[in-house]
Amino acid sequence: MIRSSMAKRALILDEFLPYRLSFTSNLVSEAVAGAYMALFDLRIPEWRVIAVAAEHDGISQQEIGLATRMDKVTVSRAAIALTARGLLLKRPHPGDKRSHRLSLSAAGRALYAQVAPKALELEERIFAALPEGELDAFVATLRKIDAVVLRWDEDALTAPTAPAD
Amino acid sequence: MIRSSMAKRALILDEFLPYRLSFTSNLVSEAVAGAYMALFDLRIPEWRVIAVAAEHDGISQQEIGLATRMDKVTVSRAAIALTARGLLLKRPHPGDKRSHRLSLSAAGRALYAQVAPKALELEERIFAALPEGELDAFVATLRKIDAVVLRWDEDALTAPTAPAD
DNA sequence: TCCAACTGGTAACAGATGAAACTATGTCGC
DNA sequence: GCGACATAGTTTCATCTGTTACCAGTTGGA
Repeated sequence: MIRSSMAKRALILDEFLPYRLSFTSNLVSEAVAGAYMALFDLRIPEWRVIAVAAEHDGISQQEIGLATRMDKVTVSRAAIALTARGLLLKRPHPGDKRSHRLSLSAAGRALYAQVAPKALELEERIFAALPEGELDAFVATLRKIDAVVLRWDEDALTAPTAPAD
Repeated sequence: MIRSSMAKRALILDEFLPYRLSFTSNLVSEAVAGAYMALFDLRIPEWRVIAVAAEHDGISQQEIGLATRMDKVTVSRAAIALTARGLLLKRPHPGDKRSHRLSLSAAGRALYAQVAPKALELEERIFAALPEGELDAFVATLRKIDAVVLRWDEDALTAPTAPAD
């Protein structure tokens, strides 16, 4: 099960995959977050809530949390900030008074109409250097990794490997 | 310059690359950080400092920061915590009294001897599902992305794209 | 040699984030 | 219907991370 080139490999941080992944993700996140903030005064969680609300009108906060894997607290704060800015509407959920149905206000839709193309442009600029096939393969790999790690969330992660000492 | 399949693509958060990258990175980081903490009581920055100190004996904190792109404050805190635990030694830097040369203590080396294989095992478990070639391609892509974004750090990121309004 | 600008490292502060506690509501079994 | 338990969302609190301010030490020029 251990592939030959990987067996007994020395640990070098620079070649350690979780590290490389975190490294790149941080770089990209900082760039993107900075742009959103500078251009639209939106934090990442707020931007995500807007995007999801635009895609699924009337979605609940819990559903946003599930979809984006953001903590419900994070979603709550983003939703509060956005409604305070008049970008998001919280309407009562028919049949459940604890919940609301979120949708973009006219101002929210207007903002989204500006943000979305800018986001795609940003993405394009970052990944334009990569041939298309490489990009697709990259995303496919990301999703495979997701699947592996998500499957662990049920198991205890550390249990099967007793501390070596 | 805009590749055909990407042009005019609608923005769907779930398919937005910076989002996917952040998503996967967070999953992996949480898994790895949880394991380090549970097994060795090490935070990610501490683990990185140990790894780099093991690779480059006598390295300075600034050099660690450069190598890992961690903030010098983060490195400082990790180094303080590790020396307090007797895992790391700060020895005077000959010729510069502000700086120190960091190296693992005997206890630090002993810990590292446990952590490193465990880290590789963890990596192996996460990425074992991927064929080897895919893995190599994945890392290569990560590094290309790094190069693109790092090149931006000199430029103003938002300047060339006037807000669309 | 002395002063100004700079650098390595630390401390103090501020913003972001997640866990846990809490409120209000909903659901289930009796 | 009512009491125990679950759930949506908010608030509170502890923690982590980065920006800024700071101190000790260094460098370079007048």
